[in-house]
Amino acid sequence: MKGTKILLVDDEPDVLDFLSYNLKKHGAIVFTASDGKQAIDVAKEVLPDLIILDVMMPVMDGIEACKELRQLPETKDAMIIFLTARTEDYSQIAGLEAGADDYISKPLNLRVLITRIDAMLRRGRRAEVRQGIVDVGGGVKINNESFSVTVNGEEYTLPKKEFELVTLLTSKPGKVFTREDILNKIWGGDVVVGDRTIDVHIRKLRQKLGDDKITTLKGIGYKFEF
Amino acid sequence: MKGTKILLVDDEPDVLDFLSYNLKKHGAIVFTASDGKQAIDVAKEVLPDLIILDVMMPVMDGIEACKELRQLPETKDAMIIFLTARTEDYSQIAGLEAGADDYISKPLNLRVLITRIDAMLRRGRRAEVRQGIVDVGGGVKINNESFSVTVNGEEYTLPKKEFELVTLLTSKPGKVFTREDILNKIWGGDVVVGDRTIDVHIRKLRQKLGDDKITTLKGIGYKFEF
DNA sequence: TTACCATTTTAAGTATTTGTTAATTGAATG
DNA sequence: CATTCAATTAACAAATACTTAAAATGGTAA
Repeated sequence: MKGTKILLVDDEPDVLDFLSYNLKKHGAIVFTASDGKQAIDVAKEVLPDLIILDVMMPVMDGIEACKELRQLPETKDAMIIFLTARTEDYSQIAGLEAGADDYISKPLNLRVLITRIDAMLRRGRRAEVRQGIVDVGGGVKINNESFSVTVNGEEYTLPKKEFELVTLLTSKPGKVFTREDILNKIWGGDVVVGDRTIDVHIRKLRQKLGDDKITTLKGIGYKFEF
Repeated sequence: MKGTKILLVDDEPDVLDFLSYNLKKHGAIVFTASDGKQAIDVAKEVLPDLIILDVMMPVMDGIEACKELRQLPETKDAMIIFLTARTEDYSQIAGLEAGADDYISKPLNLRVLITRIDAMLRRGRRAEVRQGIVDVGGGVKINNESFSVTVNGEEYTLPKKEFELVTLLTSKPGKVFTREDILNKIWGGDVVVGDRTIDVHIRKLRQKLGDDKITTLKGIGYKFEF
């Protein structure tokens, strides 16, 4: 972490100060910005190795900024970490789609943050990202480029919602996602759809993945397992 | 291309005039020089976005000039395109090694040149250099010099947009390009065109390539496959 | 210039796929 | 064994893409 240039972007001065202080203590060279537009300007100037972006910001939010940063030749190779409030879970997906390399949820745990940054710098960019073909185990592979899953050699191209669902469930094998989780992350907090909708999509997935891959926890939710 | 500063470097006044006239017509601000030494002087002065360099020139040839331009802080970020005679193939390799971003062979095809410049300015440096005839699989060959595709022996000369689209889609067979991707890469982030425009171009391509080559993923985008 | 032609974009109606709901059946839990 | 929740199916609704034609656009030649 010594000598690494880090650009911090957040609209809350407290967060900025806190992180700035601590990252400097670990040897980083820290720059700051308080919204997306500023971030881009600063980034073009200092060419940071790593950019830590808050998702919720005025003027230009983190997602937009990230997309733009990925376009610019000066900054497209920088690593980008998103800061997301735990409630706005959906943004994780949007964030990764926008080209982020990792995301960390608030409230911030400093040790976790430092560890993640270290790991990232060590392993190089995109170590954590699910990009291209990801083997999620159980003979199931997910291909983010072609929006398809491969189960024991059989490839299925999935419709959007099904793909989002399988991506979510396999993002943490073994973890149980409640129906509420699923609604929040895939449909977004404000869209209202009936509970049966989830069942139906689960069913369609099971038809393709096989009945044994997704298990139901009655009254709780679903999990992907193998 | 509007407002882009382009520095043309060639020892033949005819070529200079011809290009100068046409690039200006497309909204570029054009500067000229007739050898490498001059080119460097002018470049330091005007800080061009793009430099078009003839390889064969008196006093200082294009390769030398390019190397030098890449050293200078004022010009190292400019994009550089080489003009090479078709026979002097070696220069392509030498040129790219010297730090050029693309090369175009003489005799010049204006449409090709303009398109390559547009693409380069849009996508930023290091547009993939796909030169000559590329076999992208599935019985489809793409010819970058003549803007044509060959499908099972049948050759079609494509209009610009169609050509750009097929080039994009075939640049990664199997990968899905979202509509947003396509708009960004082909039209550029700021141009606003309706979604149907993409459909129509896709359709025209399908009429030529065959219906099975490009597949639609509803709600997501398109991919080239075979 | 002016008229013409090729290309690109928009528009409108149709077709298809995907997503959702509702009604019923089935399974698990206490 | 009754109650609750999930699974299933098919029918319906909504979203999205396809097709065709016609209107802009822009370049080229008389």
